[in-house]
Amino acid sequence: MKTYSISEVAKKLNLTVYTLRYYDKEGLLPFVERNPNGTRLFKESDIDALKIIECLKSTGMPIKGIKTFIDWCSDGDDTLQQRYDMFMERKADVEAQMEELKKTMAVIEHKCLYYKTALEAGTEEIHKSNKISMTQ
Amino acid sequence: MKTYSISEVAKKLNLTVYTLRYYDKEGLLPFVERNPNGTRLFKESDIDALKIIECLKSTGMPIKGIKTFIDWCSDGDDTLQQRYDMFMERKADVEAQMEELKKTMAVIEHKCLYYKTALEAGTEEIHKSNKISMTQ
DNA sequence: TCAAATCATAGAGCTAACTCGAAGTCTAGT
DNA sequence: ACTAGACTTCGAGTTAGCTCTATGATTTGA
Repeated sequence: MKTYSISEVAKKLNLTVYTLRYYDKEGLLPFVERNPNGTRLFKESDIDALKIIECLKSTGMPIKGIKTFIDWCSDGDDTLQQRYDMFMERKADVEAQMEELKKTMAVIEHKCLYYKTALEAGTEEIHKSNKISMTQ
Repeated sequence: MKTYSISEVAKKLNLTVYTLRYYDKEGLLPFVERNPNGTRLFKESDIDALKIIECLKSTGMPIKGIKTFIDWCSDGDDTLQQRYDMFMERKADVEAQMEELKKTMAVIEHKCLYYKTALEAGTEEIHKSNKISMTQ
């Protein structure tokens, strides 16, 4: 079965070898096997697992929370409910983040317009008729 | 003109007084005035500025980047172009974040379904017929 | 055979963004 | 007059997530 070295995996996933070793140290990669002299041999499925780890990370989940999930995976079917609940919670969290980003975007776009107008007028004064500077 | 104490502002914006003092220390609040004995007096417009700061923060902008913007604001019309460019960049960044979140969401939803099915079957084996464990 | 590359571990160092403790000032109420 | 509470500064401490250095083993190509 084909395996990959730590630097190959790092390149594939756009991470550093330091980060991968750090993940391992934190208990995120208990499934990665070693050859007799200790070198890590990443299987295709390990890379898939790392993609899930990256996905969870991108939801803002801390390393410790991801470790809990990895531990549940090792524990087998007894933890299916916990894992389901965890993903449902992630889903709700990401939905909330999307809502937040939309609000942020509305403010940013307003500012883009504000500065476009100011830039065309050559001065911010154009907005200061009855309101205040940075707040528009 | 009505002003607010640091703890009132903290409450209003759901920040701590520590955070507000930290922002000030980092140069994010040069516009906040003081009374003769040194106590900060926040104006309504200062609170609006803080909202913009929070908005920039929620785009993932670091404190130092926000400080640069605040400095530009103090510099006046000469920096309108920079400020416009900065908000356009923030806009592009937030758009990219939204795309990323969508991809993340797709994976998370897939996992929700995966675990829903496994849970109903009472075992993860249901998914292992021709594929591998955590990767589905 | 030897130098370069890649792997390993342990543990130190770094950065961002807070978070807090110490010590002191000021104001308001009893 | 005195205590409580809110304000100040300075600087130390905390946490997360890397990031790197030192040291050593192993492999690989000239």
